[in-house]
Amino acid sequence: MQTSVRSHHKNNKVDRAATLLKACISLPQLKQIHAFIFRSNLHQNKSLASTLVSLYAFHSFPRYTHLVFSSVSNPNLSLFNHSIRAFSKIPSHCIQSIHLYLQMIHNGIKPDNFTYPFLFNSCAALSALHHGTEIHGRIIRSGFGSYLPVCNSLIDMYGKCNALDRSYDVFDEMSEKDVVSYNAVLGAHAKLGEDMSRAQQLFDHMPVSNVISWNAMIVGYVNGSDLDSARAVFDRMPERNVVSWTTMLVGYTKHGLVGSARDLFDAMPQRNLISWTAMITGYAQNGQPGEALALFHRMEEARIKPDAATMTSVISACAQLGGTELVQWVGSYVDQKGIERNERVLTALVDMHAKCGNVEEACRLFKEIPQPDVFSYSALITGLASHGHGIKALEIFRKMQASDIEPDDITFVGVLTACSHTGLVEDGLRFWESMVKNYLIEPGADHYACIVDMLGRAGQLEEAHRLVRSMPMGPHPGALGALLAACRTYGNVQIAESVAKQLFELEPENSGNYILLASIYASREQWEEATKVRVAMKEKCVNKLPGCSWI
DNA sequence: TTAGGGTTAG
Repeated sequence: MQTSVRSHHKNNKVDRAATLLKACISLPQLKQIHAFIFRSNLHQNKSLASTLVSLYAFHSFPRYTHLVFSSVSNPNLSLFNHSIRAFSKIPSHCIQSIHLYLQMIHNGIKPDNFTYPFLFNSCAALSALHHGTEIHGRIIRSGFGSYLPVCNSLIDMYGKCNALDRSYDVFDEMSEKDVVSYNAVLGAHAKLGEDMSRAQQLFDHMPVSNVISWNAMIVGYVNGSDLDSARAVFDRMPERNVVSWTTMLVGYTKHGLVGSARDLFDAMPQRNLISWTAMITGYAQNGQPGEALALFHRMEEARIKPDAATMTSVISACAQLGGTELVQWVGSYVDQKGIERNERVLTALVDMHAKCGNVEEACRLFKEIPQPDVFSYSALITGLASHGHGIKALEIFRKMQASDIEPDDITFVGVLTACSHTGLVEDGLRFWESMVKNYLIEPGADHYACIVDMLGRAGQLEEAHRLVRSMPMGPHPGALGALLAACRTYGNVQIAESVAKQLFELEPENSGNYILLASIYASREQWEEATKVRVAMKEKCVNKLPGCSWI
C-alpha cells in the first residue's frame, strides 16, 4: 500500500517535470528544471533523461548532454537513440554518437530503425566513410534495410562522403523510393558538381519533385561551374522559396559575379539571416569590403541579428579596409553582442589584427583557439611574416608541423614570405623543396613571387631571373615586379630591361613599373633612357597614378 | 531521412 502511494507520488513528480521540460525555452530554465529533477531523485528516469539530453543538444550544450546520459546507470534503447540523435545535432560532437553506438552494441542493446538515420548524419558530418560502411553492413545483416528513412540517410551519408557510386548502389537496390531518396541522390551529385547530365536525367524522370529537388539541381550546376544552366533551372522553377533565391545568389558570388548576386538580392521577395550573410560574404570575398560593411549596416537597420558566420565575413571586410577605428569597432561589437567566439571568428580576428600589425593581439587571440586548424595557423603565419616577424612566423610553422596540421599552399606563401623578409635564403629554398616533394603542393604564382623576391633581395638576380622564366603559368606580375625591384637595389640594367618589357605588356597602366625602370636608368646615369621611359609612362598612364587606379 | 551563408594569399 505504502509502496503504491510512494510510486504514485513519484509519478506525479515525473509528470510535473515532463510538463516543465515541454514548456522550457531557455538554457537557464533548462538548468533549473534539471536541478529540480536531480533534487527529486528522478535523474535515473530514462524518459526524463532522454528529454534532457535532447534539450541540452538543442541549446548546443554538449557537456551536459553527456553528463545526463552518463548519470543513468542502465541506459535503454530509447535513451541511446535520443543521445545519439542529440550528439548528431552538434557538429563538433558527432564522434560521440558513434562512440555511443559502439557502447550500445557492447551493452547488448540492438539498434533499431530510429538509431541509424542519426548515426548516418554523424558519419556524414565527419566524412567518416569507414564507420558508415561498417554500420551499413550491420543494417544488411539485421534486416533494417527495408526502412525508407534508413536507406535515404544511407544515400545521403555516402553522398556527403563524396561516394556518389555508393549512393547509387543503395538507391538502385531500393524496391520502394520516395522523393527524399531521389533528392538525396541529387544532393550527392550537387555536392560534387559532377555528372550533371546524369543528375538531370534522374531529375527529369522523378515521379514527384519538390522545391528541394530543384534547389539541388541549382547547387549541382553551380558546383559544376555551369551558371547558365543553374540560372535556367532557377528561372523554370514552379515555386521558389528563400533557399532557392539564396542558393542562386551564392552561385553568383562563388564565381565572382557579385553584381548579378546583388540584382538577385534586391529582387528577393524575402530575406533571412542567411541571405544577408551570403551577400555580405560575397562582397567581402570579392574585394569589395566597403560594400560588405554598407550592407551589414543595412542589415542592422532591418533588425536582423548577425551571427558568428555573418561576423566572420564582416571581420574579414574590416581586415581588408584596415584602420584603428574599424578594427576597434568590430572587436567590441563581437564582445558586446555576445557573438560566439568559434574557431572561424577567432581566425578572422587573428588575421585582422595581424594584418594591421598588432602582432601581440593576434597571438593572444590565437591562443584562444582550442584546436587551431590550417586556416588559423596560416592567418597567423602570413600576418607575422608580412610584418617583419619572420623568425616568429617560422616558429609557429614548426609548432604547426608538430601538431600534425597539414599546411596548404597558403601556409607556404606565409612561410616563404617569412624567409624572404628575414633573408633566410637557404631555409627558404629548403621549404620550397619540401613543399613540392613532401607536401605535394603545386607551386603557384605567389610562391614563385616569394622565392624570386628572396633571391632578388639576396642579390642572386641571375638565379631569380632563371626561375621567373621557368614559371609554368607564364610571366606573372608579382614575380616580375619583385625581380624588377631587386634590379633597382643592385642596379642591374640588363635584367631590368627584359623584365620591364614583359611587365609593360602585362600591366601597361601600372605606372610603378615605369618609375622603377626609369630610376634604374637614372642610378646608372643613363638620362636619355630614363626620359624615354617617363614619356612612355605619360602616354599610357594618363591620370592613373598609383593608389588611384582602383577608383 | 533530403536543399542555402563563414576564416588564411607577394
